[in-house]
Amino acid sequence: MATLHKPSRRRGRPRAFDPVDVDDAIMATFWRKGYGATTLDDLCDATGLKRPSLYKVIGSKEEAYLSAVDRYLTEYGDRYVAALTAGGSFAQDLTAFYRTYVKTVSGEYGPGCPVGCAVPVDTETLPRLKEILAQAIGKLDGIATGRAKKAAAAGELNAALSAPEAGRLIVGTLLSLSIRSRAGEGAAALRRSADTVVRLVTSTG
Amino acid sequence: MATLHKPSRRRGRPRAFDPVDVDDAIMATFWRKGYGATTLDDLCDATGLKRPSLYKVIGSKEEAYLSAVDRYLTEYGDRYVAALTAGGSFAQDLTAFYRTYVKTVSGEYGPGCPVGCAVPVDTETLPRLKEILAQAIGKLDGIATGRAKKAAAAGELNAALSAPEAGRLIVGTLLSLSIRSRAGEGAAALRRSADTVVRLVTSTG
DNA sequence: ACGATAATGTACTGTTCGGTACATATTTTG
DNA sequence: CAAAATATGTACCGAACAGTACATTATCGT
Repeated sequence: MATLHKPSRRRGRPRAFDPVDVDDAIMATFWRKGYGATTLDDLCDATGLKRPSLYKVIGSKEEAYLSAVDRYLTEYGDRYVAALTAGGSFAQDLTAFYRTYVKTVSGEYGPGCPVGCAVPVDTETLPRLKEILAQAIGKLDGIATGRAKKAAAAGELNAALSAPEAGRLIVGTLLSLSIRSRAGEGAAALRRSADTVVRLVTSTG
Repeated sequence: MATLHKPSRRRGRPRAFDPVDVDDAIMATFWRKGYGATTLDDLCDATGLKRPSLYKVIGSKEEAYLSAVDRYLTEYGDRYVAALTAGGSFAQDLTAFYRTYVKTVSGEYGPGCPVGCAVPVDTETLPRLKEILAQAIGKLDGIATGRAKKAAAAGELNAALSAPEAGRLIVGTLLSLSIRSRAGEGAAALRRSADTVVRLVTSTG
């Protein structure tokens, strides 16, 4: 049989950039400035690409933003979910959940997170974002509610709270941390807010 | 003595609009779309003014936005504060606080509120907003903490919470409602989240 | 009524926006 | 090496942007 050519190499001139790095840079730029305030020049500066090359990657500014949001949700959102469902005690999982989030929103891309700070205002410009936002929050509410239900079965949930109430409180607190981060609060202050809610939700006294 | 002329009438051609209505329309427009996505044409459409007349009112787009945020904070923020410090029981005041807020963010100008949804992302474009946001949240934290302290003295605060912890939880919940509103949640859902926190914070069982 | 004053509407400015045409450069295929 | 294929950089496009000049219109003071 004929030689098995690796189809890796494409025909023409090879790319001079790593698409993953480019996607990262795009996400980071939108992360801070949202859709409206980010210009194509911002994206060129952040990626080092010239406009024609950039456009081959992104298609359009709108597609780029939707991709960046999706990338955030799958890359970071899933980490939060993983921490929350890691299988430790309720208090441990919740603490890890918030710790992961605080580290992210206080990190290099922040302050704040796209879903908490940028997407809400961009829903008015890109209506599709409204459903994406609703779905992201709803999904997290559901997962947090599920985790609370499991905790209730284990006697780890504050008896004053139903599982859905706990779920919405847990997620609402997360969202508030994003705004507080944008207001300049440091990781320590955010952790304090989170710890209060963890203590309250897991209080079985 | 000479007749007391009312100095109300100014010299030249009188204005054909009510400045208060114009300020309202400007605030409403920024409220939904934030700074970046709002254009001067949007403001013209909303106010019915042509650009030269509009500019005599606003000075510049940036000044207009900062004024609109300030207007929101004094006009609406003060209402929330008034409800929180109305002098009823802790649970009553908290409930009124959230009811007022939910009515606002679910009302004609919304969904959401400027400080919760628009300002956070605009901080990257207008750095002065960062301090305004920090100050607004800090002030509310302080007032909520003060209210919680008073509640503690009256035996109305959950003993598991310090007053500052309660204050930050109360305000954080408020902020989360703004985002949830933008995600499409109705007033009833928002009230449920609020009621959960009220019950938790005032639980003295 | 007449001049001073102030607001209005039209129509424009230069700039920046998102997006692209086109010529050039670099690779693979034959 | 030549031809096809793909990426790159320059340089541009029409549209939309924030902001304004200027002539016009309406009111006040005298």
